[in-house]
Parts: sequence; C-alpha cells; structure tokens
Amino acid sequence: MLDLRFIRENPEFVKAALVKLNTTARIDEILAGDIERRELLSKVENLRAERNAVSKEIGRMQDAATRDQRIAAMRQVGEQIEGIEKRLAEVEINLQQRLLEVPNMPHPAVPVGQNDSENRIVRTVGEIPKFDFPIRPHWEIGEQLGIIDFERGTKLSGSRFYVLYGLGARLERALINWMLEVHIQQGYQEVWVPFMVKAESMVGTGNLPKFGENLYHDAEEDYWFIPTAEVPMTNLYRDEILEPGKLPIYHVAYTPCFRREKMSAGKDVRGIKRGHQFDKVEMVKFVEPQYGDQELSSLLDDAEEIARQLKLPYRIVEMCTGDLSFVAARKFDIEVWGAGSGEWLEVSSCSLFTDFQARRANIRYRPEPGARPEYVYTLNGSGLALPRVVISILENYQQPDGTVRIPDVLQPFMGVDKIGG
RNA sequence: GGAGGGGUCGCAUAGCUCGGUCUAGUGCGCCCGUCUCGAAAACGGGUAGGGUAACACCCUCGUGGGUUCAAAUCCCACCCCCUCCGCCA
Repeated sequence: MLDLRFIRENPEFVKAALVKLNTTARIDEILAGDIERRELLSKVENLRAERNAVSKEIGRMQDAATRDQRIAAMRQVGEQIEGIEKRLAEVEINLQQRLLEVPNMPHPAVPVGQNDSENRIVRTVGEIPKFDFPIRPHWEIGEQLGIIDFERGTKLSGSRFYVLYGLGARLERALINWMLEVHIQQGYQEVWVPFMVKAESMVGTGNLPKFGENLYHDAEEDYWFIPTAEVPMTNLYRDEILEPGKLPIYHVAYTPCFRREKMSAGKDVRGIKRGHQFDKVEMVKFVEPQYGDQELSSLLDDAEEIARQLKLPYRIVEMCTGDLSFVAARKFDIEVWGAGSGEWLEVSSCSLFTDFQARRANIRYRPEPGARPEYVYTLNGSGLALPRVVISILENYQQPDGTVRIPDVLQPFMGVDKIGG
C-alpha cells in the first residue's frame, strides 16, 4: 500500500508510474475520497468534541431544567454525528479498497518496458554443458531411474502431482537441508511457520484482495494455504513496533507452497516444472530504509550462492516495469539452465518491497529510543525453489549410461555420488 | 465440541456490583531533574499508538455491533488465552 499522503501530494507522478507498470488504478477516485473523508472527519470531530464536553457538564449539573435541555440538544448532535459517521464509513471503506489496489512504485533504476520481452539480462554465469550423447528431459530420466512417478501422483491427487521414491525423495530432502545450512551460514535465522494463515496475513503481503484466485483456502474456516513462506515470515511482525537495535532481521524457512495455477492450465504440463504443491526455501529481510538497495544485492548474492555451489549454469534477469509484480519496487529473477528441455528455469525471485508490505501489514521500527515509529523495508528471495533445481540437476548431470551424478556439495547429504547404475 | 475463568496505557495489577469524580489509579521497569566528588537511596517530574501544522481536538481499555446526553463499566455476536471434560496423531 502506498502512503495516502504521497498520492495526494504527487498524483501525476503516481499516474505516470502506473503507465510504466502497464497497469491501472483508480487514482482520481482515491483523491476525491481523500478530500471527502477529510471534510467529513473534521465535521464529525468538532461535533464529537462538543458532545464530549457537554456530556461531561451534564454529569455535574444540578438544575434539572437546563439539564434536560442539554440532553435534548445533545441528542440532536448525536443524530448528526451518526449521519456523518455512516457516510464516513462508506467513504473510508471505498478509499481503503481503492488504495489496496494500487501497486508499488518502481525503483528509479528499473528499466522501463511493456512486458517480459523487455526484461534485462544482467549476467550469465557458468557454461552451458555440451553432451556427446542424446540427452533426455527430466521426466524420462526420473521415470527410467524409478525416482519420479507421475501416474500414481495423478491417481492420488490429480494432474500436476507426482511421487518421489528412493534417491529422488532423498534428493529433495538433501536439497532442503543443504540450502537451509547455506543460508544459516550466511546469517539467516531459521524459522518454522504455519502453512495455513488467516486472510489478514494474505492482505499484509499483498496476496489478497487482488490475487485470491491463485490461492487455495478452506471453505468453512478462515484458513488460506500459503503460496510461499514469504507470507507467514513477513507477517511474523505484523502490527508490531521493533525496538532500536532489532534490525536488520534475516529469516529463512523451508515450507511447501500451494498454488492454484489455474491461469496456466495446459502450459508446462509435462514433468515437475509447475505443480500445485512444491517445496521452497525462502529468505526474508526486515531492514531500515536506507539499506534497501544494498540489502537487495546481498540477498540476490545469497540466493545465487546455491546455484553457484551446485555448479548449475544460471542467469540473472531484472524485471522491467511492465513485468514487475504488484508489491515489488525492484525484482531480480534467477534462472537455471535445463539441458533436457533447453530452456531457462525460474528458480528464484529476489525483490525489494520498500515500505509497501510494511504499510499493509503495519510493521514498524523505532529508529532511536523514544523516536516516532517508521515503516520498515521488507525484502524476500527464494533460495531456491526445489522442483526446478531438481530438473536442472537431473538434466545437466545426466550421464551416457543413464545415471545422474550428484553435485559435490550434496553428496554428504545424499550418502551416494550418483543415482542409478 | 462441552463447562468454568480471563483479555485494561512496556510488565504486573486496580477499576466493571451502583455508567458521569477514569483527562484509566498503583507497583515495577525506563527517561529527565534535585541532592552527591560520583553513584546508590530518597524526592520531584515524565514515560503508548494513530489522525493532524498542532503539547488544541478526535479515535483506540481483545474485535465488531447496540443502548445512552454520556460506556473500560450495561446488552449482543465473534476472536484469543487459561483450567477441567470429551475426541485425537
């Protein structure tokens, strides 16, 4: 959520940004609502002040006649207040809803562009491997090695679900453990969080009200399944004021992630690239505003470390304005190479949200003892999303004899140096 | 799911029976001052968040409604915590 005062004072700037973001929001409606709200507020506050003062007098009053007269007068004032309050509530609800629909403003460094075709490739790291034998996609490798079972996954849960066996399951677990270890070494505190949250938490991170169609939720109770650990981790400090010295806070968590993906039915149906449930290790940061930029680059570096140590070829892509997510001011993706399908696979998004989420979730900090609270800056980045890392390992590390070599850093966690054979 | 108890200004508590004297008392913690060579103690003062140009005024005593001229206090619904029972990995 943007600061209403910022919109009021810079409406043209906000509108220009929306054009760059290739989106729309009802700014004029917000401006009108803001004016009406402030008018109504000052009226109703004056009336309330009068009623408060006179009511206090009534309590001390001896003379019955004037007392009754005042009570009658205040009854009228009360009716006026009620009328204005009713209108005010409507105006405020509308204003709040419009405000929640306005995306974050892009960072000045973000390249301007219409859509993902204008994203900027920042750098490419590692060599794309060459093979002197016919290479196969991961779904063939996985089935042939007996470590991925699509049929039974579908039997259990429907399309886009699968089962891992043996060293396939172990690879998944090894990756989770190893990734957590790496990030803990980098200074992140591990947390374990609920996988279902209240709607309020989803609003805090920006998933609701706009993107509810991508989420699973319980029909009877107010439980929403997290699409990423970012949601519970960011909401840890919702409605809190962090005292001086608490920042920066770095957290890392492993969670499963649940996504409806209904927008992309028919796309990426083969293999494990896009499922309704997947594992992810995620980092979040809470920092003071002046460190936003440097914290974003170190976050990206911390996430890249995973791809580097796995020796997977990867590239960094910066989102242009037209491809920026609703809440992000700036965002870099990490994409690893999938040799079998010959494509880059998105395994991480590292984003700076400035104070956008913090304002929604009401997460503040006190810069100095006794100082007024300010909104924190939040950041998050995947480190990394599991299934696509598994794809990249299976496809890049496949051998002519049909086996798959295990990356060096994972061997202690796997207990073997290859799958199959 | 059932029965009972409870959610108050950082922490601990008072207030709710009988609505106005609550601009929410007290203790602890913290900050400032007096005293002191300095400190402790003692004493005095201050100590939430939001709206706002504002130490004016308004809002917030779990949340949301209601009654009333006036609600921490009365009524209704919901949420959370504790104790006991039931169920359960």
